[in-house]
Amino acid sequence: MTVTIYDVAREAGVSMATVSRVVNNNPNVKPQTRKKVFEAIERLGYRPNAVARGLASKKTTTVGVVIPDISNTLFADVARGIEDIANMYHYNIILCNADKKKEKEVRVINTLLEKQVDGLLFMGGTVTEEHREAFNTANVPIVLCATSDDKGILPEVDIDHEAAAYDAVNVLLANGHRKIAMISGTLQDSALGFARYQGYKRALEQAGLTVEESYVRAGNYRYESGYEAMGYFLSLDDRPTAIFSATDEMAIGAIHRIQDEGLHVPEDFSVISVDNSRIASMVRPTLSTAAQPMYDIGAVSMRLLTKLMNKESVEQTKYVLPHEIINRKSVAQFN
Amino acid sequence: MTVTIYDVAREAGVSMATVSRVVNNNPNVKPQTRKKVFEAIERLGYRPNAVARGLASKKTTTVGVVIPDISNTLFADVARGIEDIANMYHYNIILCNADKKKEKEVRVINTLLEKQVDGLLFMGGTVTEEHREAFNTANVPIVLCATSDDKGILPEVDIDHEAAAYDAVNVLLANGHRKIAMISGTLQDSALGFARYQGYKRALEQAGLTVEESYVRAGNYRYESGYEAMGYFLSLDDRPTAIFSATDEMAIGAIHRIQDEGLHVPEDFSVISVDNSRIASMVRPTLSTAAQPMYDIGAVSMRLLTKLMNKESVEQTKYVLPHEIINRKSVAQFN
DNA sequence: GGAAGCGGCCGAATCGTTGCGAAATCCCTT
DNA sequence: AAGGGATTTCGCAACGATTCGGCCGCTTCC
Repeated sequence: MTVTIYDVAREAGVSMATVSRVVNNNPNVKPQTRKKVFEAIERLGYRPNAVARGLASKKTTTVGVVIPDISNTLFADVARGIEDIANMYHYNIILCNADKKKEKEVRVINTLLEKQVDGLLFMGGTVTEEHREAFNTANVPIVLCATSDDKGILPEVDIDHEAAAYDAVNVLLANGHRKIAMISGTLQDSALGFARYQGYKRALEQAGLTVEESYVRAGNYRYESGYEAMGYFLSLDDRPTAIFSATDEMAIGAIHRIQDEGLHVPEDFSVISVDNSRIASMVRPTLSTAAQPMYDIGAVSMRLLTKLMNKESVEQTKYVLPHEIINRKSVAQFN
Repeated sequence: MTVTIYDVAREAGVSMATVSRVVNNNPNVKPQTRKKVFEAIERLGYRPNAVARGLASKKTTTVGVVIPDISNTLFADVARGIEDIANMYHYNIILCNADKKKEKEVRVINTLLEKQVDGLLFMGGTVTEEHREAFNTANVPIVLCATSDDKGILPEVDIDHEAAAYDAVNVLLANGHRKIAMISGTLQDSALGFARYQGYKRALEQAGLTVEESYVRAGNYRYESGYEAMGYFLSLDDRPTAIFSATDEMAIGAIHRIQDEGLHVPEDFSVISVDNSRIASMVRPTLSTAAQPMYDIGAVSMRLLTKLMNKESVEQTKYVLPHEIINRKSVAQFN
């Protein structure tokens, strides 16, 4: 039924080894033989079996990527960066969605390893002990992507969430705001949650302000939770004048809540967030944010992984990519 | 270095065959032996090699999915549906982004086939002759997902784009609009482009209207092109009163253009589109659309594929999933 | 008491490549 | 014409599992 390398060898009148060499572009084969083999391949419609090749060569030219949520555009952007570079180096990607569940993350890491991926890119909120356990049994390189590990053993590429938050809040401060509320993520989430809160806190404290309990509201990163959190701030007797949101989506939710109450952004409230997803510029007023280079995070981490897989020496295994403040229309001078 | 089934066999004092049986949950093994084997596995930290297994069993429990653009939330939603069902049936997914390039689509189909996937889910604008050629050499089931093939040989699941457009335009008509412009996709694109245009045309004609050349403007599905197209309509002497957009993003672009000119939606212009992506409800006014059940498209097509892979008899190989008109705030009565 | 049936296990072939040592061939040089 | 170093090519043993025919030992039945 299926045509194998053996069939091609017979058809072309050479040995399997020779066919293998032409298929793999090994230079040690006479042009004339090469031609004969190619013709036989064409005639028979031979398609090399990557599974058998993987078994024999102990390489699959496949890397596993675990992604927390594929329908989140930020992660999707990272995935694009990964894809592009993987492609460039002729790797395929097995993309596994982990639904932000630790248990599922560990499971997919293991099945990926069973499938003998040549490397692993892990993207997920936090690295726990169970993750490390799974990682330890791997004998292929692993890089953390938009994820950091306190233990700091694994290679990683990320942005400095704390600094991004700090810079964003400083924009508000620079515009004269003093009553700055934050819509945070859950504080257990080390990157999006805790680190961004820390940046907020540092900026405030450096300005001689203290963080008010009632000015911090945790959301779940989604639009609705931003909408809801803003409702809470609006209900306060002493309303803030500016909002710092841990994500774009929540910021947009907040803006709409403000508008739905008949108030205006940025006239009545300034809003800034961190992320800079596509929607940030697809909303009115356009949203000022601390932009994360998601695509680059994916690209850089994949590039790092290719080096590791190729056993090249790498000068550096931690990358923190620069964020950038994008000033659009959601922030105004406070008066 | 790596521990194989052979090591486990020796450690447990049984044959490889027996180890294989316990790993694969074959009932023909005494509980006591099973226990011995499990202990040996545990002790050695054995992890089955899926590549070797794939070679021996000619099954990889992996399905390939080709996706036109992973950072498009619509496709990402489809992917989630696929993922969930695949998971349920213990398949893994190799997700390949094809950048909407035909050439790349064909290439990834072939590498997926080389990797011996057990089935293929193809999502892409159009099926060309080259696609068919690649599909023909496959000896695994293939299903088209949110993609249709005029030839109609392959199993497919999709929505009725023409009818969705027709229904959306009828909402406008029902509200008294007579001057209805369309922001279309490229007409070469059979699904998003051509079919939706046809629906627009049919609705108009049925209402005794004719489609005006100057009322149809092609975009590239993105926000900016909607913004630009609306600029054109605004420049017309005889402006339309309602806009039908082939995608949400372009519709939002149009709305913002209207707003940026100091006009209002839905007071001055009604806008409706088809898709219902997440942003449709994250924008003001919220966008009325003909909703496509993207998640379901993914889920249904994956389910169909599992049946096909399992050689179950399927009663039906074409599914057109129902769309639904979601009335939000972007459409108003014309007066 | 022997044949038949059966659960449980073993041995060995097999899947389709790669990779390596050795053999064959080629091209110069002397 | 023979020797010698490159090039090419061959043959075959891996790679790590599955799978299937068959064997072993035990029960069951007549």
